[in-house]
Amino acid sequence: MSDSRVPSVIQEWASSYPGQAHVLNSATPGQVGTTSQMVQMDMMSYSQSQGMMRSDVEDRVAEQIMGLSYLPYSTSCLSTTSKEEHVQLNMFVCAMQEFSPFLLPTLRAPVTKRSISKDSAEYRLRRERNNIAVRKSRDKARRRILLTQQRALQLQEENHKLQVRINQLTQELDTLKHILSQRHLQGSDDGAAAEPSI
Amino acid sequence: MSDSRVPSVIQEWASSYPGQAHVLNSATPGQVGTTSQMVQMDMMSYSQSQGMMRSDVEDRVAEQIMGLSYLPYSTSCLSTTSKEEHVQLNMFVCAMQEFSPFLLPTLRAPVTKRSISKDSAEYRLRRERNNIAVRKSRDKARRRILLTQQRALQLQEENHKLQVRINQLTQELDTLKHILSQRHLQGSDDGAAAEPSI
DNA sequence: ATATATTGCGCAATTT
DNA sequence: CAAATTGCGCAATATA
Repeated sequence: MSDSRVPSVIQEWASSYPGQAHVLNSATPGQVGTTSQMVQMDMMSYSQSQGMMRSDVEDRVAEQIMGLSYLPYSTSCLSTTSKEEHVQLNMFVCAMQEFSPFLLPTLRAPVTKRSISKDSAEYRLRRERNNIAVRKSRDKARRRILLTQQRALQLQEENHKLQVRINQLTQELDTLKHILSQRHLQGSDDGAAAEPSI
Repeated sequence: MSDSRVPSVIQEWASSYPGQAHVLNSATPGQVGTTSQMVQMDMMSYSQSQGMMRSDVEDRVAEQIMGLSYLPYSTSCLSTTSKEEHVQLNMFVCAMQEFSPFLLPTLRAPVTKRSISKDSAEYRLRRERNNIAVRKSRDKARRRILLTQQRALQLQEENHKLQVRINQLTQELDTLKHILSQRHLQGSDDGAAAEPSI
């Protein structure tokens, strides 16, 4: 249950280690026709073999690339979004981007405009930055939650103390009132109870 | 910031829709030697083309399958785990599992025992169940956090009221004490201040 | 040993 | 445009 990691302040920024080189071969050119075929093959094989379920995210991607939006957000009865399927579609999308000029020249522009190749260094840079931001944000959230819990406990404790104090004061007050009423009735022997010892 | 989804109770269980059939082609038999080659080919092509960075998770998977544990948990200087790489390794692992009897007969048992094919219906079933559990758990956490926040606010409010009450009582007490001291000195005019109107 | 619950993490969409 | 938030799925792990 408890977070057994290093202190958040350290951990939060310790995770800022640079993303590192990568040396991505940016879209090795050469086999165009063959690759586009491979892409289709891959898509079919995977989509068939794994059920081709899609998430809302993938819906939008597919929509962008093919103009298909056959399912509203979170209305799918088959929301079996696995990582594999996700990535498979991603791979397909990337390939489509690269070779869409040959396949769908008229639709290429809007497609290529929006999505960035998963192989690009730019993409990895963005991802790494976001990952860091996410870690940071979640650490912050964790700290916030912890603080709220501690504050609640602290308030509860203080509440109890205040309640005790109220009881003290009330009792003291009752005592004094009683004394006063007694004096009112009798009008004598003051000094004994003038200062309640409670 | 606010969760714009359906109420948690509904959402929590509305997501319990069954994972669905899939109709997986369970390891189409026939091409054994060729496929094992293809597996190796795939591994090399992907690992080479994308930098072959691995995550802690994939480390363990690879460790299981090949007995390699060349990197401690979260000590990698190249923590560029992309989804593609992950899945590619997964695919490789699955293939290895299927064909390891031919490649590594002695190591097969522990390997096949531990890891489950990503293509199996069993795997998808487990995943879907876990996804549901995760959603449920997170809804619960969200509710818990919200409740804690509300409780903190409530306690703070009550604290303030108690503080006010204490001030009232203290003042009242002071008044009574003052009256008593006055009486002690003078011993007259009781009824007027016997019941402070504060 | 199996099922569910919790947790850290990365991805993508969205927000700021 | 960059950073922050958020929902979500995966895998490891904890708990039951």
